[in-house]
Amino acid sequence: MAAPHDNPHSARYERRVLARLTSFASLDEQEKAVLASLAHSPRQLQRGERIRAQDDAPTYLHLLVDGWAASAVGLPDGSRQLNALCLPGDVLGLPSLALAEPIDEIVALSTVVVLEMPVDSIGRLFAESPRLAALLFLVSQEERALAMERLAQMGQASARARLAALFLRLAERMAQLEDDTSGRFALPLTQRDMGDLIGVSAVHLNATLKWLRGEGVIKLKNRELEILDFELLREIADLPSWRRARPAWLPPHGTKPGAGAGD
Amino acid sequence: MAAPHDNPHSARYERRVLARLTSFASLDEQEKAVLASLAHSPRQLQRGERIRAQDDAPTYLHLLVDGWAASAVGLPDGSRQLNALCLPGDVLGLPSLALAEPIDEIVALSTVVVLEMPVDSIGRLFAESPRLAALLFLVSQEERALAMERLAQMGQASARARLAALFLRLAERMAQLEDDTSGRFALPLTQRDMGDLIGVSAVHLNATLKWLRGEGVIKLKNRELEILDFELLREIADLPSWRRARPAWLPPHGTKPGAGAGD
DNA sequence: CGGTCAATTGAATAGAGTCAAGCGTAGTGG
DNA sequence: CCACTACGCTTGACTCTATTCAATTGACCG
Repeated sequence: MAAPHDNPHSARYERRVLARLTSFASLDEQEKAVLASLAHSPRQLQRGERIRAQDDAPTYLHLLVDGWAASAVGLPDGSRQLNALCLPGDVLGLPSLALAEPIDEIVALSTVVVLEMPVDSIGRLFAESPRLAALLFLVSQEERALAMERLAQMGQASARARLAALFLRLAERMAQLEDDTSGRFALPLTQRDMGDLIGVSAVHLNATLKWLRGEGVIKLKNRELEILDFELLREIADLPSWRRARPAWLPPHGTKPGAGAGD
Repeated sequence: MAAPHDNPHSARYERRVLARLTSFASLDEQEKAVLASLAHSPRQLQRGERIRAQDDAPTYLHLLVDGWAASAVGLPDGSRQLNALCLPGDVLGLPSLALAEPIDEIVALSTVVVLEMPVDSIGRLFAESPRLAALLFLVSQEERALAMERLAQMGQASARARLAALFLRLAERMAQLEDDTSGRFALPLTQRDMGDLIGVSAVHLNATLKWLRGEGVIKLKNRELEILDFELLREIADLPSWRRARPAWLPPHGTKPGAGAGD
């Protein structure tokens, strides 16, 4: 029922969006077609705009195609916590599927392009392609694992370690996304953004940044980050390594629901 | 009240384990049967034992049938962060499915009973019952949303608010689990455990607890917690309310695509 | 009855927050 | 082209929350 259709971002889409899923397992053409049929209506938003507000009913998911976004929990007093950075390829809004009102809002941190996905796409996905559904499940579990890691650091680690961890994971993610392991990339975040991400004030973030620069670990100028010493950064962040699974239990290509249990 | 230890296979299973899934949508008999076929081999473990260690390859999931457990990230220096409490009905080990080596370990906080689920049960679940798979997906998203909430609090809120939030969410969860809204329940956690949960030292947790007691919000004695003033507790925790979705997009009962819906 | 573990309290310290001011750069409009 | 403005970055001084270390008490167990 899904007619594959091109969209204006197809080359980028292939590389960025599919890369996220295919890091766990391969997709066949039909699966790519199903995926493409789920997302429509590209929208562009500017920094600071809300992709989904905290009080919107969760009727749409969003597929981030370009730019940076973040899931944020805003507090009455104006402070906010950025729960997770979202980079191209991420599906935005999944956790709120479980809730009647979303607990987070999704804000654009740079100019972004998103595609809209009605929530019932998810139902179709589970019904039409168990393998794709399982892959989406896995991506979501990976994000949950990342959140656990951040939570653990938030409770135990110093601001230095947390900032180092942010840069480290970001560099890993960018390496995958842009196929560039130089450790140099554009970082469209203000110091306030970074502070909100690791849970420190902008002032203290600045001090921490200064310290990292002084240690010769990073260079950050004009929104361009360069990691000078991965070794040392890893040591400061004190994180375990992070290797994606290649699960053997996924439903094979072309599986339709009922294939195993139909009687 | 402390539940007596009896053989945990049918009545308790029905009420506790299935309640988690059916809070989103109903299950039919066949779905219950599929679920029951996935979990085997009850094991009992004592407080402090690892249900799954941090370096075990993730070959099994575990279904918690009785007792309390927690997902923990241990640090070299002996400190640890408890990422999430696990109560009866929880499926343990999902986030690690995405990783080659788990980042967390799962420890028993009280005497627990778990069932083993080989990871390929998940594959079967997606292939045989899209509706069940979607429900598991939802439960997992709910846990992720909870983690986001905790992360936000960790970054922004005081120890008081975090402890209040812990008790509040716990009371809500226990109310669902034990069908008892009195706000009184057994709390098999040491102060160190609670500290690890909200990310403060045991010493400071004790002081915070003392403050909460002084305000007349809670009573805690002999591992038994009683919430005296829900109103005030909610105010201190400063959390948004938390209403589960009743999604309309779930694949209908039955394994064949397009099979009739109906509750 | 000592031995271990949990809870409790006190004192000194450090990490991070807030407030406040100064600086740099980019953008806007006369 | 310059003045004016806005925003983000940088720094210093003061405050306070939470940490660490240390010692004491209480509870349970063999």
